[in-house]
Amino acid sequence: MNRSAKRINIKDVAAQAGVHASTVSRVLNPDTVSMVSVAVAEKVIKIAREMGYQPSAIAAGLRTGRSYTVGVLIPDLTNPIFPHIVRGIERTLDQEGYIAVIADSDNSRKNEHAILDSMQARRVDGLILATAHRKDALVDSCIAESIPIVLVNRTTDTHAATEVINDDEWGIGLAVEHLVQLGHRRIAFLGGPLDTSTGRDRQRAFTKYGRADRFEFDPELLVDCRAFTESEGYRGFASLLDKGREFSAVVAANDLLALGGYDALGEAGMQCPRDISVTGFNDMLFMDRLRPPLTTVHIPLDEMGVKAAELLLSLIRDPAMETTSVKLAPRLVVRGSTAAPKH
Amino acid sequence: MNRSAKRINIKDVAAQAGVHASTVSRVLNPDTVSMVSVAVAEKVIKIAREMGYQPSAIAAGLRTGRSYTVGVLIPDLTNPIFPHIVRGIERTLDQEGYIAVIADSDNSRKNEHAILDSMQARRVDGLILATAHRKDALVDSCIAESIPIVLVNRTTDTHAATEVINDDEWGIGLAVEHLVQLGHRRIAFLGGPLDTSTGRDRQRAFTKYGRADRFEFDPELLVDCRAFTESEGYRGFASLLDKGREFSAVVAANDLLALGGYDALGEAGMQCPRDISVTGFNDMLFMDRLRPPLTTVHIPLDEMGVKAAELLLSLIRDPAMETTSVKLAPRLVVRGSTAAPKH
DNA sequence: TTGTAGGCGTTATCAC
DNA sequence: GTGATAACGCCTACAA
Repeated sequence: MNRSAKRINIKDVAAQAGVHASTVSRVLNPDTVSMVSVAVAEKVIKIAREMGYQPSAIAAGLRTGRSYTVGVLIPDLTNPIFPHIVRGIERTLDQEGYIAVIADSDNSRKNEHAILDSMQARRVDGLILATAHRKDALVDSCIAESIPIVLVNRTTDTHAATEVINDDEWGIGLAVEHLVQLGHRRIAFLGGPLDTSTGRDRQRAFTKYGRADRFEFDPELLVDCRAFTESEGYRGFASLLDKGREFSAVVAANDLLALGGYDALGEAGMQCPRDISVTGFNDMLFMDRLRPPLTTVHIPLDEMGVKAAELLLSLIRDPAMETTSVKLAPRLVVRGSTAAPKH
Repeated sequence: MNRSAKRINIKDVAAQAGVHASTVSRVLNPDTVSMVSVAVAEKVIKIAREMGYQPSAIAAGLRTGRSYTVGVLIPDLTNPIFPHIVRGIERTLDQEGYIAVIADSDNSRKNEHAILDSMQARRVDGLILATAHRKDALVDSCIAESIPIVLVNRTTDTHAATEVINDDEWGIGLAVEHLVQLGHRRIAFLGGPLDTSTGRDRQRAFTKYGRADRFEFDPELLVDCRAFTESEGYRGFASLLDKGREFSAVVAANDLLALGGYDALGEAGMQCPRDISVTGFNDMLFMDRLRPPLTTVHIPLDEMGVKAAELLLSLIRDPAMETTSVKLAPRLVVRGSTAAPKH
């Protein structure tokens, strides 16, 4: 193909086919092709193909006000739970002719706002946010401007937006019950940041089961970590050990915290699960290959992405749609990090 | 904000500021703001901000022919090497006002073509491809149509496109030398698919060091896997054991193959590194937490993304730019999967 | 320094 | 069933 070859547009095709541009437009649009005679339609399609015509989504977008593009905001793509969500989203969007603009905010609120601006400039038809905090200005402003959004994985206290989240209460229940059945009575909790729904809900669920006497509840055995990271898990677990209170198991609010716990445990000369049992949450990639393999709560991440994309498409098509909340059921995966307590 | 609020456009701002739209346009464009008097510029900026004006990148794109959008094609986002590359890409693009449309082809050539069409329809300014095969029709067609592209991680036999890849020969050399220094003489190679540059180059490098007598080279100890997956690694390693030839170490062409090797090894009742030493390639997340922790070749993935994005931006700005090849240096990370041979 | 006018490639609304 | 026309929102010669 010639370097200087001008890009073929709808008029070129129309001229070649001996029809008007609007006819070509009608032929190429599934909704309007029925207005055109079959003979003309076939001819136009043939010629368009021959000429290698590629409609400009930009021009169409300018005219129609729809970009068939969706923004996806991720706090940290290198956290292995997100790629699965993203895949589910993309597969679903793709089937409907939409494309995803993915942006990684690197856990920075400032970045989030810049990214939102950038996406709005590109006139995305809607947004999927995996970055929600319990109070979230970004979510609020999207709602205020009635931009179609769906929250995924985390949500806000207001539940004002359509959301697809995990059933955290159920998930923590699975972990707790598993430990209780093994015979654990003194169970600690390595919690996540309380400004996220996941951090708060998981802690709340744990407390609830404790207060319901599923085990010997001791508030001193609750530790909050400032972030869902290995280093915070390490710090949190170490501070737990420092307290000198007795416990035989730890429920971590996510896998990364559990990994940090592994480190602190090893450093203290203890072994998992011989001395302490540990459960995680999320079932990230390779959690089955650790030493010991991590017993954890598996979340249907791909499905989460699929559902979020489906809901967003509905919302785009019908902005008046009621905001809905989808809660997905996790399941427990028992591996080598949990065992009966020593005595 | 009112639900029915019309989106503010450049004319609205101009009217409010008592100037013409073209003046507003000039003010908001860094390249032309100097043409406008400071007083007017300040006023326009103030009013634009007050009115919440957000320029339409779509309209600007239609006019200028540039979308400030770049497509990124990834074979499988859930492979943990890619998120790091993507992050590097995004951070770099973002600084220049570009945004990335990420698409996961799910390792399917057919998907790749559909995605390319979709991206071309959106008039992306360029493309970063992590999906290259040694012969790659997609790459060829991009070059034929002079779409700016940069290949990342893998390349084609033709080297016809600008590329940012790892120095695989060097990396394999690091692994081999490490094993040789430990005293290994009979070393096997668990290779990747030969239709990718990484698969081929790593195998070639291994063979080269063998033929140069760095160790006792035995062609029977070369196994090709059909994909860079754990299951293929398992299959490959098992077939190696079936041959019954003696060897004390295995160099795997990537970490996933090595993991599959771990499985086959365990199943055969052998231990790593006691019976067989294993090295990986890539240094994926959590490779330090396996049993045993994997000795592997670390690749600067983030830097790879950064470089790729930088080159693409140069290419977009100067399409006549010479195609260049950047090779990044990996480093060896010694962990617990390698040790001196038994006797 | 600022305004005017035309057009980027579509599609929606007319008219025929 | 098809064609003509205007408009989406912006940028950029060119004119003043």
